[in-house]
Amino acid sequence: MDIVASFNPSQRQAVETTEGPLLVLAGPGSGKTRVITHRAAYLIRECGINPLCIMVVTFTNKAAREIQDRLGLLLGQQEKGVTLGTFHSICARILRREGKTVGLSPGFVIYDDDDQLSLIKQVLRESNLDAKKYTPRSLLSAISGAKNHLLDTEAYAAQAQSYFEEIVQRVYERYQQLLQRGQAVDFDDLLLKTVDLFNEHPAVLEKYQADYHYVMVDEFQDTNAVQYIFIKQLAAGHRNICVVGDPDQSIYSWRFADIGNIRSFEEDFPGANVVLLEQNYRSTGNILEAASDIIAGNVQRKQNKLWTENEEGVKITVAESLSEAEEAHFVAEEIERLVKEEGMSFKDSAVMYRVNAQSRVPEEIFMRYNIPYRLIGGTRFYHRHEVKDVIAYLRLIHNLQDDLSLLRIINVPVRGVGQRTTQRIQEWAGTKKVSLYDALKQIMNEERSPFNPRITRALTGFVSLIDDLVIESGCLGLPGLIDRVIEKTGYREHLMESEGGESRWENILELREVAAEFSEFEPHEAMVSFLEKVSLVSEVDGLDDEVDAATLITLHQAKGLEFRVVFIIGMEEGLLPHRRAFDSPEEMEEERRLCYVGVTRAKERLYLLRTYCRSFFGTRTANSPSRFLRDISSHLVIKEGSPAGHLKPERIFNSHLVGEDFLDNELTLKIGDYVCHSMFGDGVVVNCFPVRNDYEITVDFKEEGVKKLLFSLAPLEKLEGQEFPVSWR
DNA sequence: CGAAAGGCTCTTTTT
DNA sequence: GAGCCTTTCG
Repeated sequence: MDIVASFNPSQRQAVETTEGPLLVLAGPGSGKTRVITHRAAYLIRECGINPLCIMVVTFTNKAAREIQDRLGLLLGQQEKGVTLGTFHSICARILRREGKTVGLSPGFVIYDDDDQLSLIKQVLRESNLDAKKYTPRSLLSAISGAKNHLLDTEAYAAQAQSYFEEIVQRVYERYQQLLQRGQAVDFDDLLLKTVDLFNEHPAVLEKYQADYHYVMVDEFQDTNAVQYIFIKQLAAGHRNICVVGDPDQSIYSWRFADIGNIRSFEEDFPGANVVLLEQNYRSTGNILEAASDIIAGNVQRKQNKLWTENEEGVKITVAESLSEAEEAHFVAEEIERLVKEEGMSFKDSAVMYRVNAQSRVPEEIFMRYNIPYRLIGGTRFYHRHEVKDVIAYLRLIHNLQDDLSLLRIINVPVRGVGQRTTQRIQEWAGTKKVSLYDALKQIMNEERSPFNPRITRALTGFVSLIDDLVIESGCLGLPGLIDRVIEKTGYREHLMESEGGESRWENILELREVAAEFSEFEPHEAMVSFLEKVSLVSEVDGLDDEVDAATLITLHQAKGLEFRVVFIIGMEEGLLPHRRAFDSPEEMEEERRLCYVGVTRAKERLYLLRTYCRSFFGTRTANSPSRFLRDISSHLVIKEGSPAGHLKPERIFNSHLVGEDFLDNELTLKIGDYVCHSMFGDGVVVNCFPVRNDYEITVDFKEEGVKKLLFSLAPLEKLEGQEFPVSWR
């Protein structure tokens, strides 16, 4: 098979330019993954390069697996040995092997986001800092920022100026201490420590430079400073570095990704070849044109011209509704129709949104319609409370110094060790500078326990429980060990007593299934690999294309995916673009890119939905349509107002989500009515809420904006016979 | 010590 | 409206 057959000239150039630095600017749907895969295959097949010498860095494990699968199809068994993975997994692999040289135990554990936050909270408690004033989230973000700019605690201290930065510095120092004590690293450390390792030990770096003669990076627009340095280090000698990206799809600046890396690439690698992939094979002409309209609103960008030979396709539907429930009804009705009338499958459709919280309403409605769906994100499996509990047991068994895990489970299930007790143990451990586990052991060995007999018994029991499990872990496989943990702690009974115990127990069984995949390793190895896996998997990784179900997914997670039908819900000011971006032009451009990413996921059909009002925090607020809707040329769009007879009324009224908004006869107004106010002019009713013997009416006025009025007092006149206003602003 | 109730903030986005 | 934290009571 000819590897470059059926490629267009640019794609071909990207594949065949094997030597020297190469920058591929690839628009959405331009065959980016295909180019990467075929380039690797070309290196192996046509240039006779040993697969072991090739490294491909991707953004998600799913992308890595996809490339691996395709490579397998292309080359058969030959591809074995290409190093494929995310920055994080590749660095973890390097550190497992080389970490000793920088004082890192090979069995280190990786703390995920939740663990990081708990650690920060612990530091705050210890140092009597107010978690309200300095939120763990903001501190973590500051620390992560420091790490992503290669500032260790000392370097950070040297440049800290504001009071906040001084606080960060203090927390940062203690945070690192605790990580080290627990033989743990966080996500950022994986990269930072690898880069440090390469800096401090040139011989090690040289080894890897020699090993990896060809390096490719996917989603280059979303790399941050450390990641970029990492690949520059690897490529410094041979300069065989190929990066593929699209500045218009850069949506991770909040994770310190820097589009500037694309510009820097041409400076850092003078003479780099640049290939533009501008032909789109994915979307219809209309979808692509709408996408171009949207992204054209960004000033900070190089103009490029995407084009396609695909048909124009059907027009884009912009649908407006009165509530998020109705919005979801619209989506459900439409998916049903597509399946019944257009021969689509459920899995052809995806619903995309800005924030995870938006998934709840469509979920509920889909259940009522019996539309199978899979939810990506939300509370992620490995972040579930019960799953983390079991993982904490495993981590503690694996490493008795892991204070964070010990704290998590010392009283789970409840064994009479309360807050006060743990605090005293922590103080004791703090003064003796030992881990909590060691502290416990020592306290138990003292003549007279400082705790009362009941607590002492509980603590002794806990210590011997862990000791026993440690011994058993030496000979039991992971599933067996998990069984023993559950058995000895009575965790199952504990779960069953809690709400939703049944399904939570099933999560444990699922975790056990995953653990069983490591059965061929020897116990220690299995433990390390398993713990690494649970820290580094992401939600899209498990996305199974075989299941026939509609997908609910955030716009961020949708990057890199494609669907025949895409619904983007919540196209409203404040949501998309998110209100946080309002006062920052840079962030606003990122919102626009995010919207662009969503739109360009669609192959055949695109629906953009917005509602007049939506519950934010229990309170309903009216929103105006997203500015991005306005940017789409009107000839590409068909507008639909969903209340205009599209929905079966009984479905709306049966819905508790909507039902309570429509009130009884006393009230002569309902949501969606067109009204006239003697002072504020014309408007539309967006909410009615009963208060005492009256109703609070929220009206979105054409001129005056949103106002809340009392029904009995407001000089409101209902405008009969008015149609539901499809385009308000 | 722990369960239960009340009060508080909170929403981006995730490897 | 929920999840998390704090307070309160048994």
